[in-house]
Parts: sequence; structure tokens; C-alpha cells
Amino acid sequence: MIDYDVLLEQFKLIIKESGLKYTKQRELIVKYLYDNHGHFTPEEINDALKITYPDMTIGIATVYRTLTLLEDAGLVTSISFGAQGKKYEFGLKKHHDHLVCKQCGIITEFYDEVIEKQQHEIANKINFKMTDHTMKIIGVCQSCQNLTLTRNNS
Amino acid sequence: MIDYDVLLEQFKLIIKESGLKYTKQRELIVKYLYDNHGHFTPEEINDALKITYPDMTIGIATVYRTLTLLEDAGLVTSISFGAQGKKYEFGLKKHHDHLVCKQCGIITEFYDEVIEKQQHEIANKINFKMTDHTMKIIGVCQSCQNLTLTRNNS
DNA sequence: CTGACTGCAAAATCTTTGCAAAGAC
DNA sequence: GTCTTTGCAAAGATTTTGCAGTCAG
Repeated sequence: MIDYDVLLEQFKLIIKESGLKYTKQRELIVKYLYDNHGHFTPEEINDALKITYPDMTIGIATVYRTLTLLEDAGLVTSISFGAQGKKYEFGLKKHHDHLVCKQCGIITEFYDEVIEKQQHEIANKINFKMTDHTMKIIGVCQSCQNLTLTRNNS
Repeated sequence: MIDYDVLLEQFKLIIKESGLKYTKQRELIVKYLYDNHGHFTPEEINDALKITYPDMTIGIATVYRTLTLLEDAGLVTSISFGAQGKKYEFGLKKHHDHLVCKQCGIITEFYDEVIEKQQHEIANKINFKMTDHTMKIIGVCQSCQNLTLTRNNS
């Protein structure tokens, strides 16, 4: 995993090159996603920052604006959940896809060489210029399956 | 592709078994998705029905409620687009995945045996009980690529 | 008849925008 | 200083809900 200091430098560089400003709020959001690997809604990020930095006021609008900015810059990526918003995660990890448990909502990441390769082939076959892809496997994770069993046996 | 009459029977059966009622509105929405293969937002469906059946009033709420019902019944499936809602499509086709052009928004469907198989293997490996999956390849379709070329050359 | 369904409008979510004040460079 | 960013609140956009009337079975 990339070092936080290196990440910060990269972030500052992107900021500078775009003629934008480097602010505390932006850093905190990047830092939060870096430190807490996982998938968060804008609101979760906002709430967490409010708790961690009670003396700072960060508006939810800023979180949205920053996440959009960070996504454009490639520092974070998002994953959609139906109509009910997006979740964001730190984006400079190796590309991966997601398994989503529809019972507890937990998201597990995976990477599979065969799938990656096949996707390129599919896109190439029809002259589609692939820039990105997402894959979600939806189902029930092992611990939720166990829970169900337990409940049935009791 | 399944016959419309057969589909209707199946739909009526599902309705009856759930103790629900068979209404004109529900039929029209099923019919619309059957006749117009493609991917539609609830609003698009609502607008289209308003035009096709000017003498019927179908509330947007009914479209939402019906789509949820139909999705639960497996007659339609949905594909999410970030925070900006879902699109629905007729769901009794053979399973397939999507290529989404980020310029014109056109959705192309594909089915790939290798990917399907690999997904099962990934889920099995970690004891994840897969019930569904979605895969989106995002990029630029051939005609949008051509447009860009044309624009650059002119 | 009874209970489900509908349309409407209001409410609830989630996200974006306008604006004056504050902050980065 | 200049121009961007921020927080707030208001506005938008999308989806859901409450309710009285309507309709299917």
C-alpha cells in the first residue's frame, strides 16, 4: 500500500496542477479514506469527521464536493447501491471487484486475473474502448449463512 | 424470447399467488418493458405510458411501486447508476451483463460463459452464497469514438 | 363486500447550488 | 489582494408514504 506521505504529495500536486487550493477539509477526507479502508457513504464520512475533529465544522456539502473532486482525480472510487447513494473507498489500491452481502451489507474485495482478462477481450471484440469496469457479486456471506442456520436450529 | 401471452399468464399467476390484484396499470408497465427492450428509468416509463395511453392516468408512485413488485417477482431487473437512480429492463431474458458508454449512455448487453463460470468459482472459494451478480464495463462505444475522431479532424 | 391498488400531494432522502464569509497562495 | 473554498441553508432531484376514493376478486 502506498505511503500516506507519498499520497499527500501526490494529492497536493494534483491540487496545484488544477489551480485548486489545498485545505484542511480536503486533507481530512483523504486521510479518513486512507486510514479506514472500507466503503463509506458521504454521510458516514461526514459524521466520522465530526466525531474525530469536534472542533472543526465540515459541511456535508464539502464532503460531497471533495469526494467528486477526489474521484475525478482518481484518488477515490465509488460503488453504487441502487437509488440509495454511493459508497466511496480509497482508490489507489490495486484494482479489485466486490462481493456484497445482501443481509449484513458487508463488502468483500477480490481480484481475479481471469475475469480481468476476459473483460478486455469482450470490450475489444466490439471495439468498445473500456476505461473502467465494476463487478458486484451479490449474495449471502458465510457468517450470515451461519446465522441463518443457527436461527433455524434453535 | 418468451411469448407475451405466456408472460402474462406467469405474471397473473405470481399476482394471484401473492394475494395481489391484477390491474391495468401493472399490465401496461409489464407490457411496456416487454415491448421496448431497453433500459428505462421509472420516469421514462411513466412519460412513455402517458403518451401511449393519454386517457389513462398513471401516477409515478404506481410506476415505482409496480417496478419494485416486478423486481421482487423476478420479471424485471434493475441496473444502478450512482446516485442518479436506477434503470429497469425486462428480466426474463437470459442473464447478461452490460457495457455502458459514458458519452452517449447507450447500454449494450453481452453474455460471456467464461465470466459466468469464473464468478461461481470465486464465490465458492470463500463460501459466499451467490444469488446474483452484475458487471458493468464502462467506456466509450464505437460510434462515440468515431464522433470524437471526426470532430478532431474537422 | 373486503381488502388491495391508485393518484395525488406531502414527506423523506440524497445531492447540489447560491451566497457571504473565510482561507489559501 | 485575488480567487477558491467553506458552511449554511435553500433548492433540486428522486423515491417513498399517507390517505381517501376506486377497483378487482
